[in-house]
Amino acid sequence: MNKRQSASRPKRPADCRRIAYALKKKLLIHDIAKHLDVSIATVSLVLNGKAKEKRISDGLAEKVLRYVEEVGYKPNQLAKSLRTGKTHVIGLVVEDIANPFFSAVAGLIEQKALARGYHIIYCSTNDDAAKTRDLLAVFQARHVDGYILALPAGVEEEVRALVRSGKPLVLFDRLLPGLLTNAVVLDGATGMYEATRHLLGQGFTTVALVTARASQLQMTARHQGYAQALREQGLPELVQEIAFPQTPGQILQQMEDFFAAHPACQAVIFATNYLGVYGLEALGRLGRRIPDEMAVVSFDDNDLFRLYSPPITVVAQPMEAIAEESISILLAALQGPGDGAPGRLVQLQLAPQLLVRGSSLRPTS
Amino acid sequence: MNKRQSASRPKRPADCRRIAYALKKKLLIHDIAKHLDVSIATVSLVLNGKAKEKRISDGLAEKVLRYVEEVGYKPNQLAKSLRTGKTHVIGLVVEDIANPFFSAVAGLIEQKALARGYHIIYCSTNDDAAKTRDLLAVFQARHVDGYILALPAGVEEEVRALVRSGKPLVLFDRLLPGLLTNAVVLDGATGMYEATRHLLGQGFTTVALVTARASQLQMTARHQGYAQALREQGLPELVQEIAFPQTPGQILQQMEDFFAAHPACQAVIFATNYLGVYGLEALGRLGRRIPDEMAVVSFDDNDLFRLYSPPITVVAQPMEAIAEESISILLAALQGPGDGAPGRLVQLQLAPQLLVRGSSLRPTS
DNA sequence: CTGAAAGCGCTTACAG
DNA sequence: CTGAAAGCGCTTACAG
Repeated sequence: MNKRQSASRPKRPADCRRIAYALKKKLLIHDIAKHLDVSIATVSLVLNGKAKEKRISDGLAEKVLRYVEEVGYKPNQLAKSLRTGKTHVIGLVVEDIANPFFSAVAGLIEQKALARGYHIIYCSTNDDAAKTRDLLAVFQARHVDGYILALPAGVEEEVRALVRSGKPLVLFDRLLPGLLTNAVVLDGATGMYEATRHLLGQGFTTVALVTARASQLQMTARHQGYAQALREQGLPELVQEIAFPQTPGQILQQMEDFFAAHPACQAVIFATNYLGVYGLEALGRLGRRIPDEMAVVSFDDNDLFRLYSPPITVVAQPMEAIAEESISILLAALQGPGDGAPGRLVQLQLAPQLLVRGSSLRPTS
Repeated sequence: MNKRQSASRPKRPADCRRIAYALKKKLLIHDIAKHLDVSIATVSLVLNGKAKEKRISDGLAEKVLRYVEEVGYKPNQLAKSLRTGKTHVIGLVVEDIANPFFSAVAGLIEQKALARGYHIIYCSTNDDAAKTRDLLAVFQARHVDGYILALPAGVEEEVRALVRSGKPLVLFDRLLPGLLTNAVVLDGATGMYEATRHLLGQGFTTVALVTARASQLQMTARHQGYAQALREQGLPELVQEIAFPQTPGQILQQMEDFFAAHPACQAVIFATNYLGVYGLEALGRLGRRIPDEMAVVSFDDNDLFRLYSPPITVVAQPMEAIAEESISILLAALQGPGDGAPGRLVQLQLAPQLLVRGSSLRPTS
């Protein structure tokens, strides 16, 4: 409210400043300059590391830095951003921050961004295109410097506009159909191919795939890997797609129905971590023993899969690498050519790792 | 770079604007006003819902809104924030976003904040006071409107300064010693007391507690609940504190050593979710059967505990309520009295829920 | 090195 | 309703 009052009494800026100071309010660059008896420009240039360039003596520069440190002056980032056009904020969009895969990657990205002086604003899309459109607009209005995005299908136009606007962005986890941008994705087809081959190699001949909404490109890649492995052996596919949004109860029911309807099914692959979690719960309810009565593989690793009894075989994603590459590519683009030049396009495909555990091994009976 | 060029050629603002427009750059309020042939003030007032107040005709207001919607004009939030002092951003500080408890609460807070027009900037402290000090300073420099904080010990002074600055804040998960602020915490003492009573009621007489760094206040509350339950029965405590930071391997080793050193121990309570996860892994390595050879209870619920075999008894936190109350209290303070008045202080203590599952039941042998 | 000034894009009294 | 203007707190040529 003080702020508002000072705005309504433009006649007495000096007074206001004195009051603000008395209330231990924010120091301004003006206060620093005044106290050191130097110009505002000098303080600003020193603070922005342009002392050498502007031939400010080392002594003065150091004096400024020391005083700034001493009184804990922090430039107002809003003003700075408004002036420079840079916010040092990165917009991170994930499907769901409560999903262990995304929260792990988000944590790593945050850590790496912070180490390079960038902050993260994040949002979950819940795979909802309309919500995502809003989010992207809000991020734009907040002038984030760049984007790291795992997007639902249906926002291609918005992303195209974003690219045209010149803001760097990196897609991760999934591409968008028909869109050529920086991206860090997993080679999910190969991961799934290997997982399927592994199960076939164990002697399971009826291998089911439980997958998510087909409109996500990373899901179709995983499906392809599965399909190819089966095709090579002349075996038929057995696919259940779980449509969202549904309640946990409905999802479990759908899974139970699926397993009940296919008693001959010997093995199942869950295409993503939460499907795996639901799947284990459904199999538990049905009383199916793993791997004797149903061999199991899931995409994504987590504590549950690692410590489950038996431990669950997984196609693990290199989350550290996903985070590191995403942020590196983005920051390279940010510090890169600039001048509206399109710059270098980087599309990375990382290799998943099949971690074979007890859940997928043929019982030696 | 275009921006920078326009800044260096202040003589030709009109030109720059035309160029910007041609490049499909951001629309400005000036462009809207010009096109509609109304004043900038009119557009601004309509957009800020002050049309009635300023007696702008409904027809004109609607015309403005329609055009703004049509061309997708979004005010520059940086400029708006600089002027109004409000950013509509909330700083969320958690111990570790990759911890399921925090990621779940963060997801809920994000969702609820968004529904009320606020965005979240978040950071993980990793329970590091120095890092946290930096984070708080950065959040201040970014002028967040308010804070939701789960803090490590050792930043009391900074928080006190924050409170004095008049920015609303809500602590959650844990209080800070000697600090009276808005807070949403769990009644961990009662939760732990009930869990311990439950184990004693099952006939286990040697009940151990594995807890985390004692400097966190919520941990001491949990310890107290445990201690009281034992004291009432005249039983001794058996406590292992796991000090951080350590590698997973070291933590597991420490747990294994502890269990090996106390063969008489019949039951164990893990004071927080990640300790529970490590604990299950350690017990698994030692080949201890649950609950026959070791009854287990953990704080916090998650998929692993729910689906483990046997399912793990937990003291579950009401995460939905934690998120809802935290954001509600903060927003109430934000829209509250203002004028630097301290306003109402809210300290909430929520009740945990003991979910009894197989891991803590005396085997009926 | 300094000082004065413009400008980032808004909001908001103020006088009409 | 409008128009002109100040002001939020910075950065950065520019002329000295």
